[in-house]
Amino acid sequence: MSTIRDVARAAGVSVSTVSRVFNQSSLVKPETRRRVEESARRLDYAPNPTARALSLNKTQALGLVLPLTYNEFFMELVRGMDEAAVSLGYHLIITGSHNRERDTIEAISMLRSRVDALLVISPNVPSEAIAAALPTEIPVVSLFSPRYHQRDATFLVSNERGAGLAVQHLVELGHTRIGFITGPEANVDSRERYRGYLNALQDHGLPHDSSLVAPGSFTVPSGMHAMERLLRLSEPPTAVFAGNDFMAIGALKALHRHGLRVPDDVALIGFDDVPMAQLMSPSLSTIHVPIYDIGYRAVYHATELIAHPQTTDPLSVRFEPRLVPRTSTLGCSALSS
Amino acid sequence: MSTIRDVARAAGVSVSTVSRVFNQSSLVKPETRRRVEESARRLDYAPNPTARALSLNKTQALGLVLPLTYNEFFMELVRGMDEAAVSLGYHLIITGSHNRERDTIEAISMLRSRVDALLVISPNVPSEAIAAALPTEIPVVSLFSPRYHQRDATFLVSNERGAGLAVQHLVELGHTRIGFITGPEANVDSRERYRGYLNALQDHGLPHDSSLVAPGSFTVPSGMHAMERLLRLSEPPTAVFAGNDFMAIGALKALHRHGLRVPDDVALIGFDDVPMAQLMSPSLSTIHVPIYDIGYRAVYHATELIAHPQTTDPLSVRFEPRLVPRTSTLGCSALSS
DNA sequence: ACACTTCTTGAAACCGGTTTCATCCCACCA
DNA sequence: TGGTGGGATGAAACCGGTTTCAAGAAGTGT
Repeated sequence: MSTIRDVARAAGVSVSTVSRVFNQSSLVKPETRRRVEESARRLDYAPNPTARALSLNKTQALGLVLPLTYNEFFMELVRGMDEAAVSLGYHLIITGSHNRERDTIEAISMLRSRVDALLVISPNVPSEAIAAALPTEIPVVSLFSPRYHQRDATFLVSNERGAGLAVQHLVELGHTRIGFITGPEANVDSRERYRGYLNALQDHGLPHDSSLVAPGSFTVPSGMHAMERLLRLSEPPTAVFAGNDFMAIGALKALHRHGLRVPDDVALIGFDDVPMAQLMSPSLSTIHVPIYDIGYRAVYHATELIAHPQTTDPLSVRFEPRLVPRTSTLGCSALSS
Repeated sequence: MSTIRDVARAAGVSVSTVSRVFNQSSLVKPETRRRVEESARRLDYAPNPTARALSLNKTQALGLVLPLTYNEFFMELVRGMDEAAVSLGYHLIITGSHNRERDTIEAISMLRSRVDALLVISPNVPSEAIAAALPTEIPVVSLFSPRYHQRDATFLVSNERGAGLAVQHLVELGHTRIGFITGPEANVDSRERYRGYLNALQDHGLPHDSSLVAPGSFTVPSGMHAMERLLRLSEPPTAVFAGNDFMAIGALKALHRHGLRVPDDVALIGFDDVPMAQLMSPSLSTIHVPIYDIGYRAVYHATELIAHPQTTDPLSVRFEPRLVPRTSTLGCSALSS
């Protein structure tokens, strides 16, 4: 690869001039600019990003630490992030924490000083060690993470509100015995959804029966087990609200296995609206979370923070979910696509 | 952040010595090493990766260009790649081509000279422009890509063989009218699977009825439409082999809508075994592709190529798929999990 | 014709590492 | 005791850009 000095020599100018041409910057005589551009083209020259990074102390890269599980959910997020990053001239360096503290910290320290900002998703690991590992010299944006890890900006979902919508939907359909499948105990979203469930029951004047709450862990099998458990009750719920779509899918599987019909015997609603939800049969009613948008906005804000280092208070944005009623609660009466 | 010179000054040695200490390299007197390490710790020093990259002309990063669609499939691939990359001390810089030539080329040129090797997935875009855009100064590993884009190494799936397994399975179940839903015309995997289908029919002495082949594009809706089309035939197939799982899922949806039972009325088999396949009801029979392993191996090989620049002929590895029979072909007789 | 801006350009320092090559020191051997 | 070889260290060049600062060129007004 040819360097800036090659171009300078070929064009008969100094490196400073070549640099100026490539940075649109200050005034270079049009004639000179033309000559430089011509030489650059002939030599197939492109500025070396590494050298540029060293000189400017800017890498034009964003680091992303996320659990590479829950495939669909995070892929959608990454799509949004990539779209934003590319359009803003940044790169995304991705590395997976396996929801383990050690891996998360290691990822952070490998990324730090290699990126201009860090995006961290650590929903299941509220840990002091992680909080301490977050760099201070670059902006940190956290998503779906405990208050503990929040730094310059945080992007969250209005989980309580979303849970309220889910319960309200079921109540409006006439259900009074509404079960709930929780996510992992440590997970912030999970806890908020649970609280939303409880509050909504109260708002609608329904009694809280703790036997209707079954523990899960945001995975398909856990949803299946939780549903099995609810079905063993002497008086099972007529509707179940699962803390996320994956568990709802597990629950669906359990209901099928027991020969129960959804929604006739048991109505079912999930949370997140992963692309898969509408592909199940019956298609899964759920609470839509704008995953793609959240990713996009998070990256956008990260680059804002890079350009204008945090002067004001930390930002915290909550995205509003919305109800997406489908067959798993409405039945086939609604002949949707 | 403190620099190598700060440490040198603090320890009363030269920068060369500090550099040596941090590169395990040549002999430094133990006493000196101790002093340097001590100072480094006190100053919270860590070598600057950018400076290191510039000096060594190695970034310790791998570039990945892939279409960020087909969520589940690629996420699984990325998981494997990340795992390998981290364990080998590399970073993964991901950027999405949207299956568009322009975006792919742009991604390649942004990544090039920022990474030590390139991993490219461009299944749908056999383009001369892309082939020309591939850098020559670093290793290029391609996955699921047309011969056209193949360079130092290629990782592929034995699609013909896989298709053969699918057809054989259906034949063994007694089917003779076996439909096929194709993927995008330009897609390599799609074409190979189609060829495998045709060959297998011939091998089993079945006639080829071109009306049983419906075009799709590897997406859920396209699978649905293709199935609708097959159902409009005067004599529809009794079994359908879809070119990938997503289209099989679409076909399943179409069959449900028509009130047809799977597999009693129509048996269905897909290809890829994305995690979702076993979650459908009925669970989807399919041809398993070791997606995670392919990602892992591809990255591993990329780092091998970095360490020992290509001396031998280009490598081409085909992964062998295997049949995963589930309910969508077997029915409930097999009470699988 | 002269002093004074305003443009344009280049030399050199700098970013933070690695590496070559020379030097110094010391032990070892004749 | 003096020469020699090897181990430990440092000075300086280098990687490929950006940027400061100063100087030269060109243009303006009187």
